[in-house]
Amino acid sequence: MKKDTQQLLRHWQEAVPNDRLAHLVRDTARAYTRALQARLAQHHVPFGHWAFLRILWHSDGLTQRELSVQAGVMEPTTFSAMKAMEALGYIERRQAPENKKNMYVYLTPQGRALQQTLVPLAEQTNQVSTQGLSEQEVQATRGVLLKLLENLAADEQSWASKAADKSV
Amino acid sequence: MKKDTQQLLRHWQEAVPNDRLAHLVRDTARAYTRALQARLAQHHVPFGHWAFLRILWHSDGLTQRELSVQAGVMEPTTFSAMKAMEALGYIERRQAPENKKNMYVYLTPQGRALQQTLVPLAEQTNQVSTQGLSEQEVQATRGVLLKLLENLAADEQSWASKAADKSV
DNA sequence: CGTATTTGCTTAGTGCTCTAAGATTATGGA
DNA sequence: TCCATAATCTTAGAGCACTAAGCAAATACG
Repeated sequence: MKKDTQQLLRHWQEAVPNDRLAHLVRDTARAYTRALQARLAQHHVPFGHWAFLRILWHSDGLTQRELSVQAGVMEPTTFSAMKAMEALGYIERRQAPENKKNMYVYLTPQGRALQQTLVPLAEQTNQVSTQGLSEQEVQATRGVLLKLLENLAADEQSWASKAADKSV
Repeated sequence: MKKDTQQLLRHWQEAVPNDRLAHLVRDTARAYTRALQARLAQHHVPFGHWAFLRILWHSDGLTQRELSVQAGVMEPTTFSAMKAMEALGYIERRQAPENKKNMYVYLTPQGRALQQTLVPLAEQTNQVSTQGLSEQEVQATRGVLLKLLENLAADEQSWASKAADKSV
């Protein structure tokens, strides 16, 4: 089964035409996801909760909207994750008296306690992935990825205006 | 709505701690997907078909298994895409007389004709994304991504053996 | 004020990916 | 040869992301 990943890898090493950066980025992202997912699964934490937990460990009491922005996902994604995490007892969702619209999300002690267990897993994943690479190479790559993200965000913006014209 | 991407971008530019390479790769992959998806949508081609079309343009008559490996996805993913693409008239699935197990996938003329329309969209996406980056930077990044993929594939292998031990 | 717009949460439905497990055909060894 | 194993396709079900659309609360403005 896992031979497939090896074959995929060989495919990349052999034939890398010019227009496949996007494809390579996507494959790498999937590999990262699988690596972390396997580790989180040992502690019965779904991968989809990871991103939100990390944000909440850093700053409690955000609204779902704020969580969505920081996680870089749409509200419904956040919403269903929050419902699941609430059911698991990792978070609580509370409304403040002065604003009945916003839902503020707070970690429970259990949710907070996961930090000790889970953060090392992520660090391990990142460390494994960068073996044999210099700090400088990684930094340079980070810069390029950021630039790609920047360009694509600008592109998305211009598409949004174009779509407004044609209403398609 | 699209302001969110801008906010996400700022978030990355501001605070980039050490352990977030995986996160950055994932965000970039999603941005790429969105960019290409928007373009393909103009021609009513689902993004999920893109990867398979590209493989088939290059080499027709593969089995679903071979398609899965080349696309880097599991068989069920390929299977449902093939069913959908067959319904759309982009491909045909045929069995060879000498092997009743394998399903060979062939492009229809319509499926092949999409190449002229769609390939430029991908090239445009990649070109947009790499604006302001030197060829050398992109090449270096490609090398690093490949190395990351390699490391993660190795990690996946060792996890597979570990899982075989504990049967969890 | 009071209405109109914006904001935020929620519901509903869809697409792409996965794992697990079934069914059928090929293959390889006793 | 014949049975056991492996390979391939298929089905079923779940997770995580999205869009579209509804509703309720907050804000802005005439």
